[in-house]
Amino acid sequence: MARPRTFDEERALDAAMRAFWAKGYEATSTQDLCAATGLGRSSIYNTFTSKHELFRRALNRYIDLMSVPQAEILEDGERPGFDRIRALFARIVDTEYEYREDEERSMGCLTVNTVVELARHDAEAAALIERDLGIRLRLLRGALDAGRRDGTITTRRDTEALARFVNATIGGIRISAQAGADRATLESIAETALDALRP
Amino acid sequence: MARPRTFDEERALDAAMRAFWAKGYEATSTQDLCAATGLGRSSIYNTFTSKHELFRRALNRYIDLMSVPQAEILEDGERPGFDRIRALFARIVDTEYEYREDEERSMGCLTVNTVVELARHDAEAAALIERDLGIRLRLLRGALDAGRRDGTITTRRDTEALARFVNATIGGIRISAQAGADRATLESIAETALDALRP
DNA sequence: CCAGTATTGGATAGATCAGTACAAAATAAG
DNA sequence: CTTATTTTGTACTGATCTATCCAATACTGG
Repeated sequence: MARPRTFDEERALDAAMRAFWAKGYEATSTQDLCAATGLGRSSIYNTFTSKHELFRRALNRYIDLMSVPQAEILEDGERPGFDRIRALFARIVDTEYEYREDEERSMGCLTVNTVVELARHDAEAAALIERDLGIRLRLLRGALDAGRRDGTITTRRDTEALARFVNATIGGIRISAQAGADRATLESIAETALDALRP
Repeated sequence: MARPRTFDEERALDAAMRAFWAKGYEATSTQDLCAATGLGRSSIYNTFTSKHELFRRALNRYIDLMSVPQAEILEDGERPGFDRIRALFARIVDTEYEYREDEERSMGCLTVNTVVELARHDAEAAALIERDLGIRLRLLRGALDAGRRDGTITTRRDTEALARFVNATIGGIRISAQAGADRATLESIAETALDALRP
């Protein structure tokens, strides 16, 4: 047919995702994206149409990348409900250290970063995130319901409220990490939050 | 001596603060700042030196503006420690509705927004925020210690961990608000978090 | 009223931004 | 080897970015 590509689209998307994640949407120029992916302008625009569209795909990829292992934890029928939430918190803390570009501060969470930087002005990004939030809340409710049934979660509050609380706590952990908190601090925040599930 | 200014520097700073708060640092152009403040370029550069310096002052002002009433709540000797934390949460939720530019989403918190957008790449902003965090944690510890003494806070966890937890919860509430959560949801997150203080 | 000084508006500079145009290069099919 | 087709590198466009320059303006102290 014709000349084939010399690069891997997924690898390029990964690199772009990291760039947006580390610097934010506005502060990442198309030139930065060329440098990060190793592609030329033509190749980027040829395959991803525009900066905005590339960001949309990068955010989508990030959400997929994160939600799969999180769903696994929350739907793990082997574990009591409480332990699933605890394991989820541990996973969140881990990711703050798994992906890093500098020693001092984590890159946070691309979803949280996007909520802050774009969601108010970019309906498409807001919709993606809202959809992800819905899925996460459903998974959380599932694990919390399981915990209530198996007796590991004893609070009287309804699981909807608990799910919102756990989700907010995750956001709080990520912001704390980005503000420079160390690992022990993040773990202690998670442990304290867990107290609310069994008062 | 010479020609006096026709505008009020504090009012201009307030307007700039709101602009940065609503749109973020990168997305707010100097032209936006002219429009928001009603000043011409010359006046802005003459009084504030540069966009970056104007932002620094706006952030400082924001921190002052927010921390005064929060400190009042946390240091209110009339109230039990637990009630101070609850009142603080209520105050946080209120501010998410006090300042708004659109019906659907709150503008969040300029400090949180700055942590996300700038702290990793702007040492000066990071330092301002770190200083504010230190003060807030100290105030939180004070209220939590009071709560322990007066018997309203019964958890065994040390107040340092509790302060970090409360601070993270505030961040979580703000992110949730920015992600579109309604008032009842924010209040429920706060109520649930309070359970961790008296398990 | 005058001299001195700071503010102001408008024009401009130079860099960088996202995105495009186009021709050279590379490959697969015939 | 030719032809059709896609990728790729380079140069470029027009807009917008932060910041500066400068002359006109307006006010104060003497």
